[in-house]
Amino acid sequence: MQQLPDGTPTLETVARLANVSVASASRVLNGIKTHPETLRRVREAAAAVGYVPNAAARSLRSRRTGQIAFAMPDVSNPIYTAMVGSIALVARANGSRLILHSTDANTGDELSFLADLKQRYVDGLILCSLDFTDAHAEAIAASAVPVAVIGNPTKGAKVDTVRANSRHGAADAVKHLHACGRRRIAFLNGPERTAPGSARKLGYLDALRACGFERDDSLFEVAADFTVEAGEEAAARLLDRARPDAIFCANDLLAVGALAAARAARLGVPGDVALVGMDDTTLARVTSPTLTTVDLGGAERARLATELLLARIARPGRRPRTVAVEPRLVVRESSGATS
Amino acid sequence: MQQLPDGTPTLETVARLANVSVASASRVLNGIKTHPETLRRVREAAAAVGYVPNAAARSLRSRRTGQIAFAMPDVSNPIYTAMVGSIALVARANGSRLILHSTDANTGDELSFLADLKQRYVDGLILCSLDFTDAHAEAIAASAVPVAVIGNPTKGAKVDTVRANSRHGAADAVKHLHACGRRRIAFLNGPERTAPGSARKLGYLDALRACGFERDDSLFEVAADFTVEAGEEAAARLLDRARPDAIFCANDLLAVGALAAARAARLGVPGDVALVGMDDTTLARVTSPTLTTVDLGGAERARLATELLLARIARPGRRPRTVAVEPRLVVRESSGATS
DNA sequence: CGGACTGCTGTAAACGTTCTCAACAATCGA
DNA sequence: TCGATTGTTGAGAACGTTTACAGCAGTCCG
Repeated sequence: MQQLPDGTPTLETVARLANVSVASASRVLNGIKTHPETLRRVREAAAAVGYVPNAAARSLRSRRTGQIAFAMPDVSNPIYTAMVGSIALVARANGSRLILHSTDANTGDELSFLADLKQRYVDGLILCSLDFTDAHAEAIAASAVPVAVIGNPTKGAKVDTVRANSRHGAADAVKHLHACGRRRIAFLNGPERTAPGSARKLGYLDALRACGFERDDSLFEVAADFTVEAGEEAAARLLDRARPDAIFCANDLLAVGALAAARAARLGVPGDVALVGMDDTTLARVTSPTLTTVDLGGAERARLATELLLARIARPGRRPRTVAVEPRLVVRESSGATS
Repeated sequence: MQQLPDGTPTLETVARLANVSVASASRVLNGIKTHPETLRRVREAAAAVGYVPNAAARSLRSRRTGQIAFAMPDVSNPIYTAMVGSIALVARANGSRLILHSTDANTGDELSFLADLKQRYVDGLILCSLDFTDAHAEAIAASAVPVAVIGNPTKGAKVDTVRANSRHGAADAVKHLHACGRRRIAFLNGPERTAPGSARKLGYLDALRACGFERDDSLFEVAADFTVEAGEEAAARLLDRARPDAIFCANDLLAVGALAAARAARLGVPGDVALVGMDDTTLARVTSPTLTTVDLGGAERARLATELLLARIARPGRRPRTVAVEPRLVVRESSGATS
């Protein structure tokens, strides 16, 4: 009836002031054609009281929230913050808000987050998972809102997907090291049961074959995690054990860790040991030596995923699409390229 | 009435199945005491249909969204992602979702974001602004929801605030360089009209005085932005012009830029020129040499701000509080400390 | 001049919750 | 046996929108 105790103006406040019905007020504010006179009156009234529509009421009625969510494994990995930036850009152009969720790469958390979508506080989700299981596929199929995946869904999952070709990327990195004259090329991987872990391992093996190397398991090391600390530890073991002349690291954080380990072992980079990372994060430009790395197109993938998601939200019937982004080797100092 | 075409179960679906009223169903699901038998029936019905309450309806009615927002200048600066991580943690423990907004340090954007809060899609906002104006103070006073500020509000603004003492921090950094034997200590600042810019400059001047130095304007350089690129450019100018034996940089990104500039100028760090940054971001641990820096307690400040915000949301009448976090010098390699 | 349009408008019914209130049954004390 | 008390329930009114529908002027055509 009257002004709310709260003081926040509602559509009714505006309508009352403009001497029209709430319906008319609503129409004006949604740009539906009305008599110029009503239009003017409503506009003025709205401006006078500083009316802003209530998001909850609007979404309750229209079944749209204007929000999308991004669920990622780890806020502190710069590759994901790059993705966040990219998503935020597209979302904003679309007039959507962005909700962030960090899953700590925990499958259980990812699944319960998917279940939570039933609350419909969001119009769609971009899910970046390191380890996509059948349970994910089911949860997504049963999900209340559209989901776009960045990563590698299980075969046959009907989801909009953006994938990187990290197997190729890994192979390129190793071939590059070979071309730089390295002959004992080690591989510092992250957890192998993750999708990136297994794909990158395959790429490494592909390249070994292509270069005519024997497989040597002593050149193989696995870090507990895709982090700098784990990378440093694992690299230390590796350097101590196998004396490689190059290390291909499964991501930039591991590479930064390896750099520290090499320094601790008084090995020159790239002199004694060359290093290649993966992801082309902002870190790669600030280390010394700067880091040769493989750009898997993180920002680009995030952008594409967002666009796929928005397209599906607009047209839910749409056939799921999969797009791939090709890797690109970025040569900097750490690989000791002669050029 | 019947199952929605949508298929999503509502409270009515549950009530119908359990043979009770929606009111009873609601009570059960909100943990209000009911007859054990109804409780059981409702629980079972809810589980059977996989009921999840609708967020929009719930917030419309209860005037709570369970969401808080964080507005920050720049997603790609690791100090802010550290804050995001910290906020996400507290928010999650509180059962709140986190909305992210990047303002590009643009005052207009910050203000329009504040105005948007009238939509009430969020229970509160944590605002991190580099340049807090009177307009901000007004907008916050008129805001629809509580706001907590990380930074330096204008005097007299009645807002929950968490501030860093970056003036002290800056002075500590410079004194440290002096203690390391440096005598031509330059200052690489970011834009001076920002709060951090001006505070850090004051701190630098404080320290000069304390160490008994003359003020020398040639040791003074301002980068266009708090970024690596701007830092590198400005540092190059500085090194070329003034030959300092140390540079105190107003944040870690600038310091990383300075490191690159020094390298380009074939100056050893810390041998020829010592470097100190500010913020103690993750970057500081990965550069080579590792970066001496001043920890302004970013994560801690973010945590405190979130707690202040949540407390105010719970009790809006509460008197605004200001808490400060003291800086802490973190000595690493780049300052050439002899110890 | 009557009927069929056209152009706007207001009434009222959703959307899915929460919560006040009154109704009702059962228990108790006198 | 009756009134008061307690415990539990359902009807229904919010919350602030959007939108289907009907109504009511005018205009146009035959």
